[in-house]
Amino acid sequence: MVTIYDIARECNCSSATVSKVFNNTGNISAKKRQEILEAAERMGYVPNIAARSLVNSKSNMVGVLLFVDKALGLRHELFSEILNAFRVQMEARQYEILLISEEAKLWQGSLLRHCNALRLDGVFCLSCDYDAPAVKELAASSLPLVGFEIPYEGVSCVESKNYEASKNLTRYLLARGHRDIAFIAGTDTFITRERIRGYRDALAEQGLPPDRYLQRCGFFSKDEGEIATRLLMTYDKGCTAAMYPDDFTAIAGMRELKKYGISVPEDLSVTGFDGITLGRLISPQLTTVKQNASELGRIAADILADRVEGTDTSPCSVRLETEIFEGESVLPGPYGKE
Amino acid sequence: MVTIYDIARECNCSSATVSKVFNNTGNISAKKRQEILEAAERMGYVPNIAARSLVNSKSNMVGVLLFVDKALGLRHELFSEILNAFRVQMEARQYEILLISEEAKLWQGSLLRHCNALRLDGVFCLSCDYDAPAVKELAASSLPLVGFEIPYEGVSCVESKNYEASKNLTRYLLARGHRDIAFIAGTDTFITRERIRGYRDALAEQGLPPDRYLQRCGFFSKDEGEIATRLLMTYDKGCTAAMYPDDFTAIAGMRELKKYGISVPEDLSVTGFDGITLGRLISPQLTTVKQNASELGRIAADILADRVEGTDTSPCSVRLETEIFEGESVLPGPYGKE
DNA sequence: CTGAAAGCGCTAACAG
DNA sequence: CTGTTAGCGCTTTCAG
Repeated sequence: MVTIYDIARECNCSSATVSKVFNNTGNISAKKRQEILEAAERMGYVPNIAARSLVNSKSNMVGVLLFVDKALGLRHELFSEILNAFRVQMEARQYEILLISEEAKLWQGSLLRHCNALRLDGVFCLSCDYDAPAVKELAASSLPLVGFEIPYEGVSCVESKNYEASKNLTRYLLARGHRDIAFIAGTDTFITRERIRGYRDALAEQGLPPDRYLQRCGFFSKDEGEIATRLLMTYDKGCTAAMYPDDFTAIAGMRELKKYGISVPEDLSVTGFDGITLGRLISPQLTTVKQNASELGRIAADILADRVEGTDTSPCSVRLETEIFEGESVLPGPYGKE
Repeated sequence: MVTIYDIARECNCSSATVSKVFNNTGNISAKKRQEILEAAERMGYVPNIAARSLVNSKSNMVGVLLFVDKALGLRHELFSEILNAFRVQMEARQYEILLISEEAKLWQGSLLRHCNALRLDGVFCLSCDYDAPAVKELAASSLPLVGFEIPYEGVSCVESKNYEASKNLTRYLLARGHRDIAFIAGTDTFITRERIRGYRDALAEQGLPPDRYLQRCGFFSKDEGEIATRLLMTYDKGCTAAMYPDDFTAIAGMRELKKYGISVPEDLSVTGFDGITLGRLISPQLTTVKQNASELGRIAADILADRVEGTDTSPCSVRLETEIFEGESVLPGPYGKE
């Protein structure tokens, strides 16, 4: 591998001069500059990033935390889209992206130490268990960090307006003549609680009792979607609409409903959450709340980069608007338009 | 950040001794060793990976190449599963994973230079355009490399047995009484050609003419799946089964078919390829070829790590068995069982 | 068993 | 405008 010393020798100058050329720092005569650039090109010079980060104590790398055992990981399109947008923006900002996970115990099993050993400039917590001590330790450190739906105080966060989204979706169903709306909530997290609040508030607006049918269901799981559906079929016969916690469980739910002879949307209206491509491929198309995944990723990148570069240092929380994607899985309910 | 010098001072020894302890190299007395370890823990020492890779000229990082503009990227579950398995195994082998893409032009716009600047130990080409000069350059270099479905001579490759898979799937349909089988092929790549070959050979086995209905269709795209379906509806009325190039297009196709009043599988049997979770969530469940994504990823990781470590240096090609997932989208055809 | 010293490739004062 | 020098943190002979 050719180094700046090789180039210096070739150009009869010092390594400092060469370094300055590549860093656009100091004053170098146009001629020398040209000569060095040409020599570098000719000799196939490539800088050694490790050496650079050693002296700068800055790696120009950020980590993306993706826990493996949460079976989803990247499998769910919401996360892969966010990641993609994040990395596009990070690349534009000249950062490399390193995948890190719970398993990444490079040093003494601690995630934070792992990040420190790599001298990561920052971390994006995309999909992880916010109750895990390892993540809490990371967030409590001085490492710049931004999280998707991260519920810690004083930590930068990007997320959708879950309360509003849930409220709007409930209103949407109410406005279409549904009153007996089953709410199948996700696992008990901050955002789930927000969504339940939105659901309740929308019902309250119409003077309806708070929880017509409320039930838990794990996120992103075929099995969970099926079980929740079976419970719904067993314990409640009167609902005309069911809101699922995400598109995955909603789609699985629709299939399960068919087994009970219930057809969607004729016998039961169904809604999802997230707005993955798949919901639009199937028939009936899934009516759902579309999260702005690409903006979530892009903004997370900007927040993180700003923080790393010291441009903006105060923790911020960005909550993005969602929109309802009107598919074909909702039909007017029995109470007509109000 | 505390360094080995800090520890050395604390323990009244030299940095060399400390280094040896952490590298399990040289002979250090158990007592000294213990003392150093304790001091390190107490002082919160973390090694500086950059310094280490500077001296070792080895980064212990591998890149995963994922082109962005191929809209799919990670969106398709096949890729995210492979990536996940790859990274689990790589982590077990003590490598970090860096995401790289076409856009990653850290140095002079060349992917190879980018990798060299980062001193990557190897690269896994997971989803990229094998006709792109940047990728060819990478493969032609001395950088250890393994590719998923990579069609270059002398480059390590992991892939499914596409020829056999396609042949078996065609046989499966033939055995169930179908003869007029439409083959909707993917974009013109090596594996598409393999699959066409498999399709033809299976037909030939039964003395049937080679291409009953053969047509192109882009991979992984809702639009492409719909267009292909419309063409099928327009130009061919006699097929009783249609094989799509992947699950995405197959699912989109089923939806489009419904618009034509064709119901699956009663009026037309449909098959996909890949075996993503979504195919099992919908109704009818998609009959498809399941690729062993997790093995593909794991093996790619082992091949790459072996090559990096010099354990195994000859290029190899691993072709994995697939299996047919029997969903509900295929019904017996008009020619009865043979 | 331990330490001194050189060097990995680069940057950043500071002189000239 | 250019060069000298020191040092980033670590590994690795080679002596002792």
